[in-house]
Amino acid sequence: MHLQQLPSPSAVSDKPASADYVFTHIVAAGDTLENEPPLKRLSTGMRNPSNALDYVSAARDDRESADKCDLPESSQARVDFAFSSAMFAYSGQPLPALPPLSGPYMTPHPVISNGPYNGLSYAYSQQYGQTYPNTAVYPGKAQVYLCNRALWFKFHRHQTEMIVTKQGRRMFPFLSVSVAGLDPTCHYNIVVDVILSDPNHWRFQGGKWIPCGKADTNVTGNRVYMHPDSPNTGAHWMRQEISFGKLKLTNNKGASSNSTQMIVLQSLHKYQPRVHVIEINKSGEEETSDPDRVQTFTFPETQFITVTAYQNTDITQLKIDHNPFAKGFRDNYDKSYSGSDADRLTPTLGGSPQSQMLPGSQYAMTSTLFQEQFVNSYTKSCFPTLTPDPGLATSNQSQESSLASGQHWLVSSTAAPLYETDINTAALLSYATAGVKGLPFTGGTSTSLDYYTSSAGWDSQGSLENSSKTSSILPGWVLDAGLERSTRSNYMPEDGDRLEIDRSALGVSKELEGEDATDSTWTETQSSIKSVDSRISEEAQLKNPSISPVSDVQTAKDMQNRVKNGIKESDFFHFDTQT
DNA sequence: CAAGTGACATGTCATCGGGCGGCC
DNA sequence: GGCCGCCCGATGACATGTCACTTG
Repeated sequence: MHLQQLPSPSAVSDKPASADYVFTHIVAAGDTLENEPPLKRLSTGMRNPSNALDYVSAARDDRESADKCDLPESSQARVDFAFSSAMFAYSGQPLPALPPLSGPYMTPHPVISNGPYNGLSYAYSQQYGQTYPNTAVYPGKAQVYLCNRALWFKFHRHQTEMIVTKQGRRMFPFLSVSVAGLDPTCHYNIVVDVILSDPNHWRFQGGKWIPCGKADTNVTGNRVYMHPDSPNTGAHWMRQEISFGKLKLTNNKGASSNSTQMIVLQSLHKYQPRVHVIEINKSGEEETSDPDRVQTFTFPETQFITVTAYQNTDITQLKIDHNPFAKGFRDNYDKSYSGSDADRLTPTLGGSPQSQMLPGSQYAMTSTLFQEQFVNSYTKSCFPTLTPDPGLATSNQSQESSLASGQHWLVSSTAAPLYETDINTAALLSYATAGVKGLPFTGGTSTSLDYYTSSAGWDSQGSLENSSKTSSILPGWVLDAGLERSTRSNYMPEDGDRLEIDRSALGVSKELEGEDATDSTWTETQSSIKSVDSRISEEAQLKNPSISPVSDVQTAKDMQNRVKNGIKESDFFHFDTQT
């Protein structure tokens, strides 16, 4: 498995990847695009100020998560660092060659060669500092958004642990992503693999995870899990969340031969899952030899240590609290959750991966998950300000040394007067989280940003103060369907008054909030859904005759069902149907 | 002694079949 | 009356963390 060469911490330390840094450079990048002619509108969802509120809350929750971190400061730094980069979805890295993705999906454990994921995340953030030429949209460039990122963060700040058993154990949280930027008619495989994220063997001692010896990198076994819907069209993948809830982790090396559902890992090692989007050719085969057809996405917050029994009781409690299958272990379940299901912070009905994938029930999952993720965002009145440390290290050891020398990321709460500014920053960043899919790094230029920034869907007259900068650089993003819907329709605030306060703080009026700017789009599109899907199906069939178009027919049915259920297409990924 | 294994209690979820109502 | 679709409860498979025991 090849990993993209990333700048060393020292090489990039003069441009720390703090939220403010990213903010500044997004604006800078946007400025270069401001006067460019807009491309066709892809989605109108972001024009709705209430959406903006949701995204602000998302960002606030994320920052709060980092603020609440009770890890040692070195760990805190790691979380903050991941946070700052994770504000954006990650863009694919075309890989020159991917041994695990060809053939039998067997490989020795690779290790991220550039130290822990910090280097990765830093590199991602760094890319936002460049100026992007305004070029045409290339729908083949994928962008991936981690849907349940806030949940991952809750675990990540305690150092996520994943149980491995002989028979295989599901991951929790599991990977759930949204994809954008695919060619709706092309066929893709969506694949997850897991790689060692550092070269250490880990041990839990004194309430902390400490490196203990070298990792065993010679272990072989199935390292790759292909999504059961694969292969499928870009339209299919972009239409809904892609969940990997059935992915199982095992320490049984013999499991590779009899199960493609399981990934073989070693206990007490630190791993990093990755998502691969692989375009397949007309004969239905992956073209892993063509780097442009394989894109890899890494989410640092999904890193975990494998265990055979939980070590950190905080993790155990988080699992019990959030995994619906573990409800039986909630001692004070009746007391804690005596309210309605909607008041709960934990996923319930939608806990199964199926519920994420089935059109009818997918929102049960996204709603509960995103309730869970956003519910706390209204309970905090100020944000931490991320202060980057130029000397941030990328290994745990160096993090510790930097901590010892007083060099670490600082997290401080801002005073009330900064609130307004922070909201705008948070809003900007959260928009990026929700809509601006990451930028490809290869070649030093990007078309993805152009794709999103030039499509002019965001109403620059939006009610967010000081949003002119935002609107100039963040127009017409493809909205994450699950995010929007779950936050807008299913969010159940713990405290309605608090919500009101936050609305006013944002300058979002109730009238505007109730206004659904997507309706008009829906009206235009609604009647043509079937024909559009048919066209996609036909075109996909033409492009790839070896693959049955059944899924697309089913997709059309799904869409019709959604119409029946009153779900607007604009709640989903909206690709251009005018061409 | 730390790590791994398997049984266990509890809860979730998918599936199946019966009951019911609408339609031809 | 037959067919079909929908709803609902029963059931078994499966997922969960815990705990006692085994292993190295």
